Amino acid sequence: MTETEFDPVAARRTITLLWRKHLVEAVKPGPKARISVDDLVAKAILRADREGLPAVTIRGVAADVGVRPMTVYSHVPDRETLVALMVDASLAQMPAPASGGLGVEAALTALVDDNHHWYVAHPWLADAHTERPPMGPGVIGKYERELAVVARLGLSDLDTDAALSFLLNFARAAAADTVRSRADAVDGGRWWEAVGPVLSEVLDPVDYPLSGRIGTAAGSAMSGAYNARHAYEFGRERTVTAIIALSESGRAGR
Amino acid sequence: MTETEFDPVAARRTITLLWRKHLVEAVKPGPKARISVDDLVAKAILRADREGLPAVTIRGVAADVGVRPMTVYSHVPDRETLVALMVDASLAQMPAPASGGLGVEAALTALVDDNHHWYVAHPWLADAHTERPPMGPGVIGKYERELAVVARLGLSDLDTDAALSFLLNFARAAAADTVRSRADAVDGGRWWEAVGPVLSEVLDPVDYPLSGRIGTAAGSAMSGAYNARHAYEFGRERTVTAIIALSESGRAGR
DNA sequence: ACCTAATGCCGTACAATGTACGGAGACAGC
DNA sequence: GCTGTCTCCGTACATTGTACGGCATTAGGT
Repeated sequence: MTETEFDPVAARRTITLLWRKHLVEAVKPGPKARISVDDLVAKAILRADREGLPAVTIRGVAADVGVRPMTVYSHVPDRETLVALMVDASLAQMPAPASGGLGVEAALTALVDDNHHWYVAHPWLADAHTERPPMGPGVIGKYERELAVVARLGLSDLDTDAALSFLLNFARAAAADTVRSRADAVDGGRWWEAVGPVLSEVLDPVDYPLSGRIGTAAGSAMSGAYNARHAYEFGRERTVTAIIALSESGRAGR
Repeated sequence: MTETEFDPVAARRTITLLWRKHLVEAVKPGPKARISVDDLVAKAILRADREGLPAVTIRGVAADVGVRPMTVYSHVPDRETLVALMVDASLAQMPAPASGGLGVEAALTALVDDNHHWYVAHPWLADAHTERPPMGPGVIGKYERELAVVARLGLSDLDTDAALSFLLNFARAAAADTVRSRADAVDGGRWWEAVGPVLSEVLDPVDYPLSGRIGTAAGSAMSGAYNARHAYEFGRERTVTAIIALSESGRAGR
């Protein structure tokens, strides 16, 4: 994994950009900027929502904002940083966890649902999750709000953090599955039609008895959307009840 | 999401490549090939293991195999298909689930552990998971073997499939977190040193009481590796016990 | 034994992308 | 008014995937 070397100046610039609204900006000479970082981030998010993360190109975003490509670099150091800003801004817009008098179980379920919905609506967020999450107000604010929900269980600090990661990892992965199954559903029938002859010749039911019957492998092309929904609800139930059970056993054991 | 249109011929070619070892290949005229698809896939996997998926370029793999770039296209239609072949080949090499007289719980735990290890050792597999899993012998064989383990619980077909997805999604996401935390640990100290001044000015403990204390947000730069390990074990415990609990309640209720 | 057509290997070329470099003009503070 | 810095941007280059077509090789039909 030959990574590029760590650059403290770049790191600082990124943090400053992430927290730009909380920092007093020095008065600067030079012409007034015709566009702002917020403009760039907003248009880039629109683009990603519509056409996916790979469509977020410097040239594309520049055109959306109404400037020439290289002007983007007057506001943002590189594409990677732009994506970090997009992630932070998107998560900042996420609705706060429902806090109105819900029981702990309902609150956790709502937490998972909210994240699932958000990641389904903005699949590029999952794509961008390869990199370390940007330490901006959006990400940290979301973390804080969600910690408050999980903290109601009274677990140790370490377990509280682990429980939240567990919930979020599930919501994100399930959302990715949902999105994939929807995309596959479009040409699922045609896909099976095209490869069926070859597959059925090679997929001996003796070698693969379960795959054929239980069938995500062979059958997901048709029923994938329903399977994804069921898998999500199944997982959400397991996730939430497991965490609640742990907190109760901890309380009983003490 | 402007996807490219579905091409049945391409789909068929991909499937034929995936199952190449199971299909009788027609005798063809022309010079004997100096390289094989297996060579390409093997070298590409080595490259991905060492330098990550983005380093798997056509030119790079061609150089590794000892041919000129365009020769690659005589064997594989495009990079996307090459990656699909890599995924299937890698998963085919995964050790089969331990079947030797383990209890169900131990077997499920081992299943999660095996997948976690594999995805930590080959992080590019998680990167490649954006696309639909290739329907090759490796993927389907793994699915079949793992279904056999989960099927011991006696859940419905639908729930068995959902339970397996649940286990695998967890293992993969946790592995990605592990890899990320290791990478971050390298320059974690320097990162904090660089951005600390700005962050501490802006991160008011009144606004963010939990993040600071529980602290993956602020503290993961130092303790991320340990946190990731704990989060993995925490999640594995929850995942496995939740599924077992379901199977037992189902048995009791019937 | 020859011809035909398919096949493997590859040189050239092009489009898309990120971004380094440097210039021209605008504007704040001395 | 001078100076230094900032915005906007034209040009240019490296890297990537891959389309196109040429050349040599070889199996199968005659």
